[in-house]
Amino acid sequence: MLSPYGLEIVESCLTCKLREELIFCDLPNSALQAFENIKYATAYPKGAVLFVEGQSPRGIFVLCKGRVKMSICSTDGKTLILKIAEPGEVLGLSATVSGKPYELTAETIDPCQVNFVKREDFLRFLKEHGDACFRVAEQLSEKYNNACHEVRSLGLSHSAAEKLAKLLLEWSGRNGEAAKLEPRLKLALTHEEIAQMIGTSRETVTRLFAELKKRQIIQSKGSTLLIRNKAALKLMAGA
Amino acid sequence: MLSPYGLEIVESCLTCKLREELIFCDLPNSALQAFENIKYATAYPKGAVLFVEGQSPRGIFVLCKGRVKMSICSTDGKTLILKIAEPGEVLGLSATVSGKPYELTAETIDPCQVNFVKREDFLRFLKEHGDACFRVAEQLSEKYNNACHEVRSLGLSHSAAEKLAKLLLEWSGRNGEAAKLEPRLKLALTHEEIAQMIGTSRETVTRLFAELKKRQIIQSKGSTLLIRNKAALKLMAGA
DNA sequence: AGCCCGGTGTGATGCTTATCACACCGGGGT
DNA sequence: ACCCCGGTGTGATAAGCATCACACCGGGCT
Repeated sequence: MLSPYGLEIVESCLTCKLREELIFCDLPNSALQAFENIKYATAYPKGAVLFVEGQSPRGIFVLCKGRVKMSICSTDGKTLILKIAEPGEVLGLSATVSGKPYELTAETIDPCQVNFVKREDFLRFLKEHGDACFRVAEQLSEKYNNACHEVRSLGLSHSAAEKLAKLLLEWSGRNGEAAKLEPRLKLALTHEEIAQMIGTSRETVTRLFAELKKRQIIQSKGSTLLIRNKAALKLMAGA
Repeated sequence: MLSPYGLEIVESCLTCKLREELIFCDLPNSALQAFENIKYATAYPKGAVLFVEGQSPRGIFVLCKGRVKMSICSTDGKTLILKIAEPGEVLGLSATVSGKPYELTAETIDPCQVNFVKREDFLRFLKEHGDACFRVAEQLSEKYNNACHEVRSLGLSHSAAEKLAKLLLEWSGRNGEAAKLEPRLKLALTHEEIAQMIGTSRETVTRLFAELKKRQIIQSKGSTLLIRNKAALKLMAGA
């Protein structure tokens, strides 16, 4: 079956191949079946907005496929990207639990498959399934942990260079590239978006990349980036 | 009964006068009794460290009396205060749930009364009491929300003045001073600590206060601060 | 082919703020 | 009464970065 946006829809969480890793997926079958009954399988094109910061919470969005940009935005239009959500994450969870407005804006950057659950349904589900509730607490802890890292990065860094180095190192720690001496990574974001991730300006990011290349610390062909001197990067990151 | 630090200990959560407002306090009596059985009532002097960022989680600390400074710290000694915890808050919750290291350092700034619960005991308690588990999820959402505000303040502000104005307005919104035209508040922190709350230097805070006084926006006698021009402050805060 | 447009490279300029350096002040302790 | 010391005021200096302003480049469209 093909969705409108060329995605192959995973019809049921019971047969989902990602079950092992994902958050709600390794619950007892009874709970999973209950979840199955209240979720709506949906799909979104690239650039779709799942929810906007400040809206009162409609429910949760379980990301099954694709990536979603999670950001906050100031009154004067400046944007800060907190993270790029990957499959398995539950978006809008904290707002849905607490009833307060969504604290972030969620916008797809790929075609995405998403399971949506209405707030009332979800809260009832939690009351009835204690183990799911614990899973939610774990997931919230994860998010909190993440936010703390962001705070650390924004609040305790001395320079934009330091923050960029941290970001590159974090990215290089994905997909088993972590161990490699010269890890390779895909640059899936524009300079503008990277700037929004580290709270600086687009020009600064461009200049920093230029300097890193000049100093032979990184090297790029197309959208692939090769880290040639991990030690130097770590030094810049202040650790 | 008097504790070593001159605090009157609330012996049982069952008879705690703060029951209504506080997090674990309005649970069904059965759950409360179970909590009663696993908690250790403790007291700390001013300046005590409950836990340090990076330690693996021993358990949760329910703050009953006094205030606790929650902070992160960089390798080079720079400190950022995320919040001053008030009675009713559960400290170390996210780390205890997830099993990851404490992400913050908790240090008392008053003599404090604290209920400590060991991690294993607490996790078992959560499994057995679904309603408590939901309460934990709510509390974690609260913390996440808080962290998001911190991120917004640090990441989207243009100047230290903006952040200080935001902080003063937030403080002025406590104890029913919110509605007043010229709210009054107690300055319980040093310039150094305020600087650490908004991620700037001590000197900058001193200078900003001097400027606010010169511009007749605030006025201070002793440790009391009077906001004389709330509108101007709001303007500075960028809203 | 030519155009358009989002993304990128780069200089000049000025503001904000960190940092160092030092004076001052007031309260507690000896 | 003295000293000590944490907290506060204030100047000078320089670094870091935002901002504005443009040039350039490459891919998709017509």
